Amino acid sequence: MSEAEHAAEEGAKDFIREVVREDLASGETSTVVTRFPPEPNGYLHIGHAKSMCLNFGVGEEFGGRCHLRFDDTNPAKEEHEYIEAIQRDVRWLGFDWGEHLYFASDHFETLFAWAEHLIENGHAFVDDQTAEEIRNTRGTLTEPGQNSPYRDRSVEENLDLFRRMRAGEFSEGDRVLRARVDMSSGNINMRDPVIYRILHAEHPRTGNTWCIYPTYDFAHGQSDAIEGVTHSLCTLEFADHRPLYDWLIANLPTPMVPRQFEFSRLNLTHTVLSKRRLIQLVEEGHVKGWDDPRMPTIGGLRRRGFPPEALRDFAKRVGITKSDNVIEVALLEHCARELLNKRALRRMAVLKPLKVVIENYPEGEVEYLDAVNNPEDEGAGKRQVPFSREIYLEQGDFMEDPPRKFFRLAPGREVRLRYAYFITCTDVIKDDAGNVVELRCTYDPATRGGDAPDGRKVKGTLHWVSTEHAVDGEVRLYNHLFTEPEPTMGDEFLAGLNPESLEVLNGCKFEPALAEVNEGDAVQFERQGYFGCDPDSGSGHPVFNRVVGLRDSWAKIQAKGQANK
RNA sequence: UGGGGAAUAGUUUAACGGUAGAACGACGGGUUCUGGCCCCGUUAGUCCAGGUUCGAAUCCUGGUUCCCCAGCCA
Repeated sequence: MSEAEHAAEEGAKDFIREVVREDLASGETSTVVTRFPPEPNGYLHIGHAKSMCLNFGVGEEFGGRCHLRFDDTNPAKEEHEYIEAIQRDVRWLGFDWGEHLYFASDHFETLFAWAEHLIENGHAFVDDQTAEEIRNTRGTLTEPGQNSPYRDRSVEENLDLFRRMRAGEFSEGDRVLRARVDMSSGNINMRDPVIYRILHAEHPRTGNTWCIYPTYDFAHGQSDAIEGVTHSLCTLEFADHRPLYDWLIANLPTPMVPRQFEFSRLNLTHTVLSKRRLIQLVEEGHVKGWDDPRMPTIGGLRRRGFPPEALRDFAKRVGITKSDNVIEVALLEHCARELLNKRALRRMAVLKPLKVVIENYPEGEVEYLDAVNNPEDEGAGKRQVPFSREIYLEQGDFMEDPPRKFFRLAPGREVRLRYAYFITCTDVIKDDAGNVVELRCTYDPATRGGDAPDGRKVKGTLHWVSTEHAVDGEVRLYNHLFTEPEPTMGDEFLAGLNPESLEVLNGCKFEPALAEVNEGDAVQFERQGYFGCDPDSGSGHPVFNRVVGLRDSWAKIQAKGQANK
């Protein structure tokens, strides 16, 4: 079975793949070519991940290809730094454009010739009006626009003026090239749209070769045609541009006819995805940068510890339609948990340590106890964890006066130390302020490994770290960037920032094996969540980011208790 | 009385004239050396009104609501 046939039988079934399948079957096209077209003026975010999964996914599933093309038509806003960062992000997500890396700027010469072609056929004219005059004569949503007084210039004059625009004879804003379509169209994009403007700016790739640049409308579809893109997939807000896209292609000597299809963009709860607002968060210092783990950017998610596979799974589950949507972040979190449950090695880490002395355990003795690396994956093997007389437990795992349903440690109560022994709390030591600062316990030597030969059961199993063997480090806990599921639009959206989106914990105690975690590999801190190693880690001082917590039914019980009070 | 797009459980999404199904979430239970994972169950939906049809989420007519568009941004 060919790849195309395979996709036809088992592939995802959104309306775009349906179109592709039909086009292949009908002979409309013999091979499918898509493209992912970022503008190099910002970083990629999870919404782009949806687009990449669609474009690269379709290319691959139907035995075609997907290009990476930078829409670099506005030198005033674009920077080289973004070109590098975007390529890194696309690769990290797992996509490969092969030889097919393009820039709209690669096509500038052809675009210029095509603009002349339009002029020669009476389909474009040089307009001397100012930007304001053009705006004032564009009409409104309900009223038609008025023709420019320069609309009927001769071909010769237009050609001459356009070439002089290129030659740099004019200042920015003096003149533009406009397509000559229909000033009375209900679709504002058809009201003689500007297709070339003068910009005396240095372009990241073409330098000072050009001082006129095509607009999106005169670059995107044209680049598609030059590169042989068959299915140009974009978001819904471009649907209004499709008539112009088609009109330009129809009036240009293109080697083929690409077609545009639109799908709805991704929205996520508890965050923002508009480029403008993301920039604001970074520039005003509400987050620490584009790769702050609270950011929905690809870089942020990567640093947070999300595996690329989880993002791709998320994109698959979200689907492709034309309806507006807001996806709950809970789905993203689920994708990370599901993947990491299968893959992440289990480790013990005490985030908020409470010292515990096991009084009947021999002083100076150290035992190495077997611990399973991943109960979901036998192949992950085992490790040995050092145990000794003094250990750390999680502060939250002890309560002096526990409520019902609290199954952890309390005075006189016996619990299991995971992979170690049963211990019983015999004494509580407090400071002058009444805070619990240390526990005294006894252990049952017969329960070595974690099981009682007499068959007695305990209700709780706690993680722990041996004091003397503990590696000290930092843990960063993340919560939703915005408190409300749907932050308000407008500039006041900053008021919705969650003041508790980041909690930094110092003096965390890690089991020795955690000193060897590689950046990018997420581990599970038993009973707590999945954590990724942050690049801020120094030798002997690991820093971990919480990707997502484990589902926590105890927290739910507690929350309910609070609500009932 | 501008143009374009969309409406199915709380959230996403399937069903292409023939039993409205899934995932996430929520809730309850089982299991458990992670209050995790896993398993079982409960909850809950076709925007409205007509029409066509043996039969409508799907086709037709008329409404309603929401989103996008008036950059020399993409």
